[in-house]
Amino acid sequence: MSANQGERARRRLSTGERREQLLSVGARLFSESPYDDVWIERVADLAGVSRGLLYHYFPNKRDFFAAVVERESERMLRMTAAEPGVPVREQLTAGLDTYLGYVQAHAHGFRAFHRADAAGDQAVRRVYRRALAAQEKQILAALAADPEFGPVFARAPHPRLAVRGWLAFTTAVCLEWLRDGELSREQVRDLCARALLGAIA
Amino acid sequence: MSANQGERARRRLSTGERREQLLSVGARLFSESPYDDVWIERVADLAGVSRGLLYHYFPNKRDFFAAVVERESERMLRMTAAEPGVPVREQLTAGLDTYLGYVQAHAHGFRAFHRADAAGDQAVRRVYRRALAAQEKQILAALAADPEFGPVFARAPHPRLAVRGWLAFTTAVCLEWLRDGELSREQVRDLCARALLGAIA
DNA sequence: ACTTTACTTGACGCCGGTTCAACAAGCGGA
DNA sequence: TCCGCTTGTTGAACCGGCGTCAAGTAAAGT
Repeated sequence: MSANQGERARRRLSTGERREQLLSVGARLFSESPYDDVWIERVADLAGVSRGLLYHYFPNKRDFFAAVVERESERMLRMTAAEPGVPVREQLTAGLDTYLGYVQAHAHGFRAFHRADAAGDQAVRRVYRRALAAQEKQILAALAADPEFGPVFARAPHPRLAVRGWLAFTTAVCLEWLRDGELSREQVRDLCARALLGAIA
Repeated sequence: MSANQGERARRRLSTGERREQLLSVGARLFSESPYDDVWIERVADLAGVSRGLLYHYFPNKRDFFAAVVERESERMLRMTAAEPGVPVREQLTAGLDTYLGYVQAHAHGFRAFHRADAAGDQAVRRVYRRALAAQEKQILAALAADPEFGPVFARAPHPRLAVRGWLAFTTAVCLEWLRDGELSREQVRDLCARALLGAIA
């Protein structure tokens, strides 16, 4: 009766592999449906595994979701690390290209990650906010270090807020971009780049 | 034992009043906690009412949440209706002032409303997206009708996306603004205004 | 007083999250 | 080859909030 991977024989995986597999399935499901439309049973089923095993790896559903979010935030930060020293105007284009590459390559994880914003409890939100803060910090540092934008930026009344807003802008645009792939990556990139330059001008 | 309004004598309200009160309590709770940390029992308790009565007014928890979101979206659209004919630069400042006034006056509802973005099921999201689309349309129309921005705007490759992104920007900034009231309304207003002008430039 | 109807009560089924004791697959040693 | 240990894994029972319902109570209108 179960739709578990077409009844393929159950393999016994190492802890690391199994954990990774469960998180991967979770990312897919959480990207498609809101938090409480995702049944723990279905996660286990798609992984070809029993419900109980999921609770062996994760204490409860909340923490499972938090782990999915955390894994994705780590991947994102790893794939989009900034390269210091390059002028912002160039770094921005290159950085956005990298970022959009990540978004396309890991659309499931990206969507699941941003579901934590409004759907998560305290613990999940903490993970989410930490990742956003890291991105924020990275961008703020790059802007402050730039010869062109550094001085302008120092005078701004609330640079952190501007960057936070811009991250929301970029996220919203990317989610829409994934939804209907009408736009090219370059268009999205340029739109986001202009938005940042505008917000801090 | 129950914390219902300090045991005050139970009043008998008209259907309209009671419905309004329940939605108001719902907005407060949904603004503080994620969807499934809000117990229907607690909503009823805070309203000084039995659980059964809530199910008399709303078919289930999902629809109750949807009603909270819808009520808030109506309020928002009503309070921020655009006045046509005024140049965008002035209309933007005035409109943002109105909007920020709404956000401050109805912080609970505002937060609860935006929880629908990632926490809602299909029905809730439909309500949410409809409200966003209405705002979007309003802004697009104002921009297109403006002598200064109309022509620039007509040439933009994806004006809808820019506006959607800007709405996300504004929302994020407002949520942060509510969280720690460090900034003045004018600062928030000007930041958002600059962001829009930048995004469509 | 009589009617209307907002509202209460309490018991019940359902269903998904959560727990836990037992099972079995791999592996090393004899 | 058998044994025994470790540990990935299972299945079923339990818990608790959602949602239902029928019968009753009391506050407002007339």
